[in-house]
Amino acid sequence: MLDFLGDLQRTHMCGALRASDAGKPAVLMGWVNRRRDLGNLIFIDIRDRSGITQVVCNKETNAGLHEKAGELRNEFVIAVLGTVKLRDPNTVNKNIPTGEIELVADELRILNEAKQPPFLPGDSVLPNEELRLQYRYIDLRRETMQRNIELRHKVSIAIRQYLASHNFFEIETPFMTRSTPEGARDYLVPSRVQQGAFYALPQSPQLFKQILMISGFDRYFQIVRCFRDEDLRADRQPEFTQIDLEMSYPQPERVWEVVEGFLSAAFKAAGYEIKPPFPRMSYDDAIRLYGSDKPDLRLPPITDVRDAFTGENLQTLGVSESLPVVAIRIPKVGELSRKERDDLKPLFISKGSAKLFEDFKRIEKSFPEAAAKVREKSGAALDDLILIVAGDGKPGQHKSEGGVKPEVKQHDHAVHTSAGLMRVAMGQRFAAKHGAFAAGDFRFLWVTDFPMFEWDEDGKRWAAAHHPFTSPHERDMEKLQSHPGAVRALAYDVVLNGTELGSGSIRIHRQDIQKKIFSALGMTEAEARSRFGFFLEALEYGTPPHGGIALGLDRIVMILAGADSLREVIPFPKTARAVDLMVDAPTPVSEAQLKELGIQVKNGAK
RNA sequence: GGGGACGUAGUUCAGUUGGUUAGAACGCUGCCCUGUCACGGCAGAGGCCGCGGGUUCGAGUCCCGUCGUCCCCGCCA
Repeated sequence: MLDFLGDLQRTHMCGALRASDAGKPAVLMGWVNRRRDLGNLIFIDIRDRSGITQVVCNKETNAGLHEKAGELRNEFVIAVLGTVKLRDPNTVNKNIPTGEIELVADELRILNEAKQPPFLPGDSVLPNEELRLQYRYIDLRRETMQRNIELRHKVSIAIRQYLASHNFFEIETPFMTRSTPEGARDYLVPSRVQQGAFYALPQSPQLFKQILMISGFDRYFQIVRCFRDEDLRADRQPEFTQIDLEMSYPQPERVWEVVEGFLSAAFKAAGYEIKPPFPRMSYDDAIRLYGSDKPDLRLPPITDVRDAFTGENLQTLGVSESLPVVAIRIPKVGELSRKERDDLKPLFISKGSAKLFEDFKRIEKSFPEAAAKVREKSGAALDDLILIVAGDGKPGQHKSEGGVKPEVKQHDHAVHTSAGLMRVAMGQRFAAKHGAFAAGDFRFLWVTDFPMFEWDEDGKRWAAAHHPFTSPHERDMEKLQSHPGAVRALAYDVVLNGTELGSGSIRIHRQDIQKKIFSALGMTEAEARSRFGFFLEALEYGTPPHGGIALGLDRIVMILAGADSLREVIPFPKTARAVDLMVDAPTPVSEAQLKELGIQVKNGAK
């Protein structure tokens, strides 16, 4: 028999009562987290988002209540009216904040019952993720998820407050907008009123925020959902939240100061202190030293050890003499068994023709002098793990590794980026040993001076590395035609512990330069007009210099929560196939709906 | 699009060289229990071994396919 809530009001949250409340009456409402039935004495742990309080029902003092308590099952929703009582010293529970007291129940109302859930929020072992996502509402009751979502809230509030207090206006931009292909695939929304035409969901509010600068709002921000129809990863969801901002008249440093400011505020809200300014590193150095454009500074850099080897050494090893030879060093890993070394091989992902030597001992045996130099150059201690990555020695193999055109191939990306991936994989593999991945160790970094263009091997053309509205360096303007690959962009990424948090740039505000970029990208004026005409026209009406950045809120919270997937900090995420298992989306729609939209589906859904 | 891992009671897992009746823990149901807090004790229910095909006298176990989840590459201006 269920009870009504009636006029009953909650007096405290379930995690609120303390010893100082002893003697007071209290009304708690929440879920039955656990029931311990000792016969004539029943304990109920009542739970809400704030915590747990123990409720006592004694048959001797209140038989009717005791009988009702016997009917309770896990996840029933109840209200308990009672008196806060100090526990006997020997029955205090030191594991919970409310452990010094308990609520002696006078009245119990069962507000709702619950079917036996597929798993209990209080369980210590997690069910598999498929089940968690299908029953997300139960999964979200778990303490960890409650904390993650609370953390997300605190972080986003802190950022909003910081930006608002620094004269940024929060301004909304449309979700139903125009498809401007290039870049990620768009999610499309069919128009009923204009059959055959589609809106696109924004991959970012890029052009709108630039137009807001043209419109004179000076400083804009938005914590905004963005959509990209691309394959998922642990750190990539098809819809995700960005902290998007744009400002007028900035140098890159002005944007960085703002970001450092709101990140400090966000981390403070999460209980961490970080110290701006963040270090800065050019893209070239990032590739050279870390084999990545998002270096994880918690591990030592890779070292070019080409000079340690003679040409003969390299020939014997079957590696190229003209490509770099680099050493990866992971501290304190110690001696590896044969099997452990063999297990490393599959972790190596070769970009282009890079080759891994996971057995440094063998190199030490064959070439003791070279090996000694490698140790010296890389600063390796005896218990450090050393792996060597070099380019394959087969002739004619390394013309344009990784799709990088020869003229920008200053760093022989294949070897460096392969080594960079392996370095990170090793860091994760041996995290327990090297101890460099401690919680609360936050290494921020600005990566700057990205190349303006990347060679697109498939399209046989230059493509914008960032986006086509990014301003080139002022000093590189004249290379736009002659050496596109050598043009640096006024673009920057903010990186934390090997994760790209955000990406931004100073934009092009002059129409003449914008035209040159489109032409360098091989786009005719007509093409540019048809895609971005509205924007190019806006540029002509007095556009101030401007620039900005966008940071992934989900990723920030993920790192702060110590989670290894965005799904842990997004309440209702999608699976790797972009499915929402709880609501079961996407689904086919009715013939009638399709007809109204003037759409025919070729391969009818299952 | 490609590579890899996983799929067995409600849940988390075990299941030997293919062998007769598929186990454990937690959860669930019933009974007992007045200081538990991962309460305890006794009894019990609960299985399309993801799905389809094949090999075999015999398949949870071997093979092929398929579906689902996860990780990675490609992709993600």
